[in-house]
Amino acid sequence: MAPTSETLTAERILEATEEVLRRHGPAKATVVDVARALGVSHGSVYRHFRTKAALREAVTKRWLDRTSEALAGIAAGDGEPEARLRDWLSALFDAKRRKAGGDPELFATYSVLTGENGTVVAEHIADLTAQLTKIVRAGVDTGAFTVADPRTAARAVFHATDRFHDPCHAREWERPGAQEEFAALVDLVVRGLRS
Amino acid sequence: MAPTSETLTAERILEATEEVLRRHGPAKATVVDVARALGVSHGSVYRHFRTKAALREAVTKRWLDRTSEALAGIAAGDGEPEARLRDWLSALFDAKRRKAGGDPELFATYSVLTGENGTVVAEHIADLTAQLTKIVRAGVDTGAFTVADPRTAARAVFHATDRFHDPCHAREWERPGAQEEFAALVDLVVRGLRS
DNA sequence: CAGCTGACAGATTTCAATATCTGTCAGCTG
DNA sequence: CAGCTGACAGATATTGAAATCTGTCAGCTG
Repeated sequence: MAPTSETLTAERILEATEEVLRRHGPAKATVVDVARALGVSHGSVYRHFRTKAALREAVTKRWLDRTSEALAGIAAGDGEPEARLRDWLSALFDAKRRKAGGDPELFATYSVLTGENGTVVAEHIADLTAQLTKIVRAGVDTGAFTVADPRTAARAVFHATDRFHDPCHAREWERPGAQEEFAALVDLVVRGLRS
Repeated sequence: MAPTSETLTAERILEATEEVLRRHGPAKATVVDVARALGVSHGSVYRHFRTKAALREAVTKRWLDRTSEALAGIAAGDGEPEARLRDWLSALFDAKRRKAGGDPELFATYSVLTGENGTVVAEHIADLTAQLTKIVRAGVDTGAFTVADPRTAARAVFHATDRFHDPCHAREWERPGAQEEFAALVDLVVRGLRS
């Protein structure tokens, strides 16, 4: 029954929870299931996470943080700001589309989780727009971009591309022409930032 | 029982259906309810609409057409294209926000209906982007805008502003700062179109 | 005889009884 | 004694039987 008899740690519980969510979906994944997967009683899980909601929130955060980290590398790069911006937006869209298309059920599961955890999502979005702000500011510094306020402009760029990263539009990402529509949108946005 | 004893017409059925949807919501509105509201048997309703889905679709179309018509006036105007574009986008956002904020339940009802009727919604969107294309083309003609292809650019503008007209973002329209975020986005988009 | 009715079959929804889950905690165990 | 267990109360979800709804159509009605 005990898959591994190592110490019960928050990390192991999170891994087990992801697995249970993957198998059962967001509606049927229970704390009892997670405990069973770990070969412990559900009381033990509550020692590490006060509530089921807190556990789900932690899983959501982990998942979002993985995306943030992948993109942070691009934002921190040292190429031309305009190219960096295009790369960053493409990477975000590609990552989302790959997740949504590759395992639709898992993506739906995480869409439910993000819907439940507005605070964590807000932090994630704040993180992403901070990355964008860094790129926009770099563009202003090199003279490639001209904007009144980099922070505001970065948020506008993020909002302009909502359709290509917000889960509520996932259905449209696989449609023929989506890539072209994305390219046209990025062109429009980049032109809007240029000096 | 009979509210009016005029002939039973598709139009009267649609009005009654809107009323039933307003009262009962999308989940509980039945064809029997609509018939009862009209003082006829539900068989009579099926004489005018083949299925419940067709009835709901017709209601959805009516609702969307009202928005289209209001905007068509702006798109067909004769002011500066840039100002017309700003007016049009503001009118769309204002209309949506007013509907969502003014009667959230009714808006939720129509969100369900639009979710059910992808084809009608696609036509509505095609209509709106055609209006936008007209404005963009006018801008190209006056030399205010420079774009490779007005149709593509118009779609990009529509997609860029998705966050401020797509029902799945309705929750965010009433948040403080939404108006400023909208203004920043429109500025970005307009700059992207300019010559 | 055009248009409406109401009974009907099959599909869907409701509702209440039953089962399961969440979160707590006193006590066990190593 | 730190960490885990398992029984428990209240909350939530499942289930299946009963009620309602959808869509059809033979026949009524004006």
